[in-house]
Amino acid sequence: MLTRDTQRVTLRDIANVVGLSVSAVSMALQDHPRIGEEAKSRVRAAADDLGYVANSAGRALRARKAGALALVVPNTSRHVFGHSYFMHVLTGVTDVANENDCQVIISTNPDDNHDRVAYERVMRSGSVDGAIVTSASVHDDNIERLVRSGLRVVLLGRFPYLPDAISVGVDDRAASKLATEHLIDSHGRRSLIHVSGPLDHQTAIDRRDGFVETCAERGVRGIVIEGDFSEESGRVVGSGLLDRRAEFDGLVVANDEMAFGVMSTLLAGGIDVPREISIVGFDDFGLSRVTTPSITTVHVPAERMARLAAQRLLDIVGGTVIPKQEAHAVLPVELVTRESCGCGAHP
Amino acid sequence: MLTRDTQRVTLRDIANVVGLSVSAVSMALQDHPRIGEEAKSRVRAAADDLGYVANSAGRALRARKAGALALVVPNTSRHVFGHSYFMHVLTGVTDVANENDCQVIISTNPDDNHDRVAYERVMRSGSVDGAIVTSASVHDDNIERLVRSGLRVVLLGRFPYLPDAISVGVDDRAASKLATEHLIDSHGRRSLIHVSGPLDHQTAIDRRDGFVETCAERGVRGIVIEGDFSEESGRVVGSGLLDRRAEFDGLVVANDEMAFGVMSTLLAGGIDVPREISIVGFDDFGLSRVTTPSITTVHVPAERMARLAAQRLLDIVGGTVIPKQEAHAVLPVELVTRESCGCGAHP
DNA sequence: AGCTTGTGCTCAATCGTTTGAGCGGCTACG
DNA sequence: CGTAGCCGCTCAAACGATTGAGCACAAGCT
Repeated sequence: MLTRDTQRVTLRDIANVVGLSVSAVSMALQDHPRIGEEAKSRVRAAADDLGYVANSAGRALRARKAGALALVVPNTSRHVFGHSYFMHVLTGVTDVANENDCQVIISTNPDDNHDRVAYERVMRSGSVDGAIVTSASVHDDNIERLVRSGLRVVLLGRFPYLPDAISVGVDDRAASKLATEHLIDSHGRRSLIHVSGPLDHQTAIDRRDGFVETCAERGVRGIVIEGDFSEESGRVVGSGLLDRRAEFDGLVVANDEMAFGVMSTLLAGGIDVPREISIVGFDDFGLSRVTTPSITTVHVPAERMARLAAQRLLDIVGGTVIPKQEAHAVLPVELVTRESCGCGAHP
Repeated sequence: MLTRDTQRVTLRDIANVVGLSVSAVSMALQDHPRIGEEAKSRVRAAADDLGYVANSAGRALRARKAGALALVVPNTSRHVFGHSYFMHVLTGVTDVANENDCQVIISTNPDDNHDRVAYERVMRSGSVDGAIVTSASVHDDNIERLVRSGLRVVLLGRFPYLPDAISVGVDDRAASKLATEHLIDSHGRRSLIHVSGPLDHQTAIDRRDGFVETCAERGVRGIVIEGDFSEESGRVVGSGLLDRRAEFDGLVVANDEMAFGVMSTLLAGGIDVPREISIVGFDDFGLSRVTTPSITTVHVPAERMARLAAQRLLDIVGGTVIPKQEAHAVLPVELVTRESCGCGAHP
C-alpha cells in the first residue's frame, strides 16, 4: 500500500534497478544510438514497471522551455453567452496542444485594474512558452506591450493597429456585407438598422463598416445604433424601436445575443418577426439555433480559428519565422440561414 | 531593443546588480528576517527595475510542488450544451486558484481508448499538485485508480461507490423530487413521464430514483424512458410520444437539452406546452432561459460547486486532512420556475 | 607494435531557486 | 578579558533531467 510518494519515481530509481548511471537511463529512454539495445530494453522495462513519468519541472528547467501554452480567458467569457465561444476556442487549442504534447494553462484576462498583468507574469515566469490572447478592446496597452516585448503571442481577432502581431481572425467586414446583402437581395428589405457592438472593439467597428458600406452601395437606408454586445442592450434597443416600427424592415445585429434581446422585445411588443421585420445576427455559437424563431446568423468558425492559432503559436515557439505578409490569417465565414430573416426553418 | 531574452531575468542578474549573493537576493525577496532592510530595498528596486519574475520550473523543482492544478475536461464538454456547464466550472476553479496564486491546467478526459490516461501522466509528471475531475460514468476505472493511488483528486459529482474520494456534488435525488412534486402539487399533473439520462451515469440514476420515488409516494402514474442527455435523444423520445398524447400530462426530463429536444418536437407536433403538457428540465446552464416557452428547471450551482471543489483541493494539497464523514460535500439546488410547466414567465 | 575508429557507457556541469549550515564581526554580559 | 549571542550575509547542496566530454575496451588496419 504505497499510497504516498506514488509520484516520486525518478531516473535515479530506474538507474538503481538496472544498475546503470542516471545519464544512461535518460539516454536509453530517448533511444539514443550510443546506448546498447539490451540496456535500452532493460531500462524501458524498469521504467514501465515503476510507472516512471519524467518530472516536468526538471525537464523544463533543463530544456528552458515549459511545454505549455497559455490561453488567456477574456473577461467577456464570464458572461453566459460568451461561454460557447470560449469553449470552442478551448477545444481547438487543447486539441492541437495535446497532439503536440503540450499542456494548456488558463489565465484570466482582467478588465478590472487589479492584477492587470497576471498573464504576463505567467509568461515571464516561464510557465508557458507562449500565449493565445483574445482581446477585443481596440487599444489594449497590455496586448501591445506583450507583442512588443517579444513574448510569443498569437492574437485571436483582427488587430490592424498592431501590424507586427501574429493573429488569426475573420473578415468581419465581409461577413457583415454578406448578412446585409442577404436582407436586401433575398428578402427585399430597404430600410435597415444595425445594432452595433461597443465601438471601441475592432469587431464591432468592422461589422458596422460592412453594414454601412453595403447600404451605401445598394442605395438602401441604413441607420446604426450602438449596443454593447449584451442581451440586455438588445432589449433596450428593441424597446426604443417599438414606437418606430414603420421606419424599418430589417435588422442586422452585431451578435446573436443582442439579436435575441431585440427579437424577444419586438415579439413581446407584437411585431411579427420575420414577416414584418427580418433579423440577422452574428456568431452562431449556439444561442441562435435554439430560439423561436431561430436566428439567421453569420457563422464564426471559432474552433478552426483556435486550432490555427495554436498551430501558429507552436510553430513560432519551435522557431519558425512567419513572414510579415502572412502575419494575419483570415478565415472565411458563411451565412447560416434560419427563420428570423424569413428563410424558414433550417434542417 | 532587447526583443529576445526578455524572459531571462534571473536571481543571478539581480545579485550582480546589487552586489550580493544569489541566496541573499532570494531571501530578500521573501522578506527573510535575516536580511537587512537596506539590502532588501535595494534588491526589490533592482528586481522591479529588471522586471524579475521567478522562474516557475526552478521553483517547482526545488519546492517539489507545481503551484498548479489540473481541471479535467469531460468528453461531454465537446458538445455545445456541455459548454456552459464546463465554463461555469472553469470560472469557479480559476477564480479560486488565482486567488491562491495557483495555475490551472486543462487536461482532456478521453472517452476514446487512445491516450486513456493523459491526465494521469500530467499528475505523475508533477505538472500539477492535484486535479479536479468530473466524470459521470458510474464505473470509471481510471477515476478509481486515480483515487486509490493517492494522487490528490477532488471529484465533481456524486460517487457513492468511492467512499474514500473527496467530492462535491448536489443531491440529484432530492432535486428530482422537487421537480416532480412541482408538477403534481402546483399543476395537478397525475400522469408523468421521466426522460432519464444514460443509466450508467450516477446523475441519471439519482434523478430517475427521485422521480420514481415521488410518483410512488404521491400515488401518481410514473413511467421512465431512457435517453442519453442529448438534444437529439430528446427529439427521438418526443416523436415517440406524439401518438400517445392522451397518456400523460407531465414530463420530468433529466436535463435541459433533452427537455428542449422533447419540447420542440411536441410543439411541432401540435401539442400545447405547457397547457396540455407540463415540462420540467434540469441544469439551468443557459439554454432553458432562452427557449420559447422557457423551460422550468432545477438550477445546478456549477460555479459554486467548482469553487468549493477547488478550495478543497487546495486544502488537501496544503496538507489538510478531511474527515471521512465530510468527504462528500452536497450543495442545495433550487427550482427555477419558468413557462414550460405553466407557471408563466419568470421576471 | 602502434594507430585509428567505434562502442557503450560514466562524469560532471547545467538549468534557477531555495535553505540549512557556517562565518566574520559586533555587542553585551558576567 | 572571555565568551555567548546576534546580525547580515555567503556557501554549498539539493530538486530531476539532459548532454557534451571523456574513458575503457575491443576490433581493425598498417
